[in-house]
Amino acid sequence: MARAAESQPPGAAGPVAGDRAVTTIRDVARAAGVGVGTVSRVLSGGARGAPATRARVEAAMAQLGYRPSATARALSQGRTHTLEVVVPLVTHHVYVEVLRGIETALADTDYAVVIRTVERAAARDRAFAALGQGGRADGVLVVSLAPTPELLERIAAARLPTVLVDAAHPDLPSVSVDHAAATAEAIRFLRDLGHDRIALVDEPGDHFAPAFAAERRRGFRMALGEANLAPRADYEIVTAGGPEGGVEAAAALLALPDPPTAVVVGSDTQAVGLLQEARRRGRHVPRDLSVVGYGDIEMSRHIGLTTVRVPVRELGRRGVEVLLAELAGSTEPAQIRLPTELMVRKTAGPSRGVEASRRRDGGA
Amino acid sequence: MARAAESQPPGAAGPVAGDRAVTTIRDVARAAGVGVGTVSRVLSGGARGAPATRARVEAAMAQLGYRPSATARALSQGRTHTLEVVVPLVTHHVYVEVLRGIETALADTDYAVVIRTVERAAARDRAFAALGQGGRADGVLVVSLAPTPELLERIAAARLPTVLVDAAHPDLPSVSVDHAAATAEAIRFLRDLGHDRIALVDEPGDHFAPAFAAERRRGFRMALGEANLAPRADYEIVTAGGPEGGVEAAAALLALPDPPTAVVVGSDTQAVGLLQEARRRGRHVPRDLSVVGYGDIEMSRHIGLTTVRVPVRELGRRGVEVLLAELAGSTEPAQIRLPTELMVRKTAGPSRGVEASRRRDGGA
DNA sequence: CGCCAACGTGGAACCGGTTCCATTCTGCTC
DNA sequence: GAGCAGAATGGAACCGGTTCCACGTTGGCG
Repeated sequence: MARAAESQPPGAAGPVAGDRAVTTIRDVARAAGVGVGTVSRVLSGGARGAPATRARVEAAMAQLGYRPSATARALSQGRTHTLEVVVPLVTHHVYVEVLRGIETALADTDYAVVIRTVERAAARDRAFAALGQGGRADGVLVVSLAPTPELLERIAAARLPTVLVDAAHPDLPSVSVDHAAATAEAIRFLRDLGHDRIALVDEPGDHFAPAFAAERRRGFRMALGEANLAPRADYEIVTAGGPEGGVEAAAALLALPDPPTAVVVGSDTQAVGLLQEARRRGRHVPRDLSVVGYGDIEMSRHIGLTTVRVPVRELGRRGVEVLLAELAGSTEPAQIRLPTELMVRKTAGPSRGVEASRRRDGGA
Repeated sequence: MARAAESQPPGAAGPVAGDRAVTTIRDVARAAGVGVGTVSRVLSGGARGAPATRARVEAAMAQLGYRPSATARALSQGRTHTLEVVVPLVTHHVYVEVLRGIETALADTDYAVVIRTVERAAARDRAFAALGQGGRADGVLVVSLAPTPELLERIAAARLPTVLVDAAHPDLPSVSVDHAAATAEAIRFLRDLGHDRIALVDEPGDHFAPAFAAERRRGFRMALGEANLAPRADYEIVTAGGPEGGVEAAAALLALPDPPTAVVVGSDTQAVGLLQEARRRGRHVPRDLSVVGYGDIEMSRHIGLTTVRVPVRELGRRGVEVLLAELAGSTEPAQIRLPTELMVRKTAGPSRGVEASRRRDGGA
């Protein structure tokens, strides 16, 4: 203030004067006639001090339009008050909702979020290399990325508290969902409705997120085994994501000599396409074909799709909780499994075989 | 480093030794037997220097596992290499795609992105107050937020280069879309198909993003005026977003004594619900009712929805370009308008009146 | 009235980089 | 061989906060 005020006409030194230079804590100290330590103490709030001094400092801050530098604070404290979120660069319901969950959980804290996206095909190394790069963040949330050795090594190298979200690994804290169990539940549900020709349609796994489709397939086969149904290669379709993939899958399955009576689909968007193509081919859902989706996107409720609800927002929320706990010094690494829920709506019903036999049996 | 190195046995200073302390530039300098200035020069890459020295420094960095501190660099350079993106906390196609565009544009740079979400109802002040807070970022992208006086004041106070994305204001650089013109184009398209009973269904504006629905309404009325059609209050429906809102709107419009023959809908998700409800009520689309959506989400192509394509990803990409140009010292504030495109698919067709008259005329 | 604890305070040192200036070194010309 | 330009280099000062130590002041108690 002394400097600024001396070198300018007094009138020009208002709070929003056009001077380019940022006002620092030393300017404030000077203006308030105190030491920098005192200003810092006022800033950090908690510490006590003489009310009169405090008031003088606050007045000076307001008058100068002082805004403390987050960078300087980060450097001296050794904490950035920032969390890094690593997420695949794909417009997928899941990632968006997880982000929302993270944001919600962070709304009441003073943490900022830096997003680092990992493109699928390209520049994988660069993306991983930058992970937790030189103290930009205090901790990292890794979302929906398979814990490959490569990634684990990166995490170790970054020496930062890290939580896996929608993925799990014995060495790291995580918040995840059991996709195998969820799929198995869907199969059992269809099995209980009398279906014995059940197919699985899913997206291809890729290098980054291979785990989910594979896990679902594992759950699928496991449940078939429990039900004494033999797995059939032609009942396992891997196809593109989105409605188009669903259309293709429906075409392939319904062209079989003995088409399935029920299908579990690895994503709701695929399920939409599959439903449409099945209807176009004259199949009534659920009379001729039962369909169970995966994910429970907004559209699903609207079109009455029976599907597996994955608590995506919750994944983000809990991920933040675990990470913050770890930052606060919590020792035991939490491994949280969130439950899924089968949303029973209108696209899955009793197998015709069952209805027929029931009818033969005289109803009931 | 002096302290650390001196207080430990020489052997313990391996690359991955368990020492908690980060290795700093001074450690590297000592290990390489050079000064800190030299190490800094090697780091910044561009500057020349003796190849031998450079090699020694690089070896030392590798051997110590040195990772420069982004925070320290930011403090001394006065640039954070970080961009702040302010975005409404809503899962809306638009924001997600804009984010992807931003990420794509930034992939080749060394900029990081910090996301700040603005919740609709709550804590508005806090969200704005934190905008561009004390040098966390070098520049700000404000996405889909109406430039209220409150927001503008915040932007001015932050003294940071700022670009509006999907919004515009004379005082600030922006990358936007002309929603009024886009809507007017849709109306003209329907008008050319012979429709003269055209309705508008849209979402309610709120405090943050009021502009879009209002702009569309303006375009709607303007185009009606050009076509010498009188605006009718019962042909303008404001209802909830999502398919449910579309269902409601369809119910209201189709219950009118003289229902519209064509509807322009402010969002594709609403259009989905509207289509479904119209069909449920026995209307054939497009024979009995033409529907034009807005946004062109993935699902729209699949269901054949005629809709206005908004170049959302492009909005993000160009926003980044403008901001980076400004950071690089570009002077003139760019005001970029991106064109929309009417995607003609299967939900809009000639009005029955026109067809009938054509038939009377003997085809052609 | 004197002593000492507790409090309030100023300011140097520090966080880990960058930058710039002064110094040394190199290699070339005359 | 001396002189000098230019490059390479070392290191102090600095970015803007926090922290901690030392000091001065106050007030309570014996």
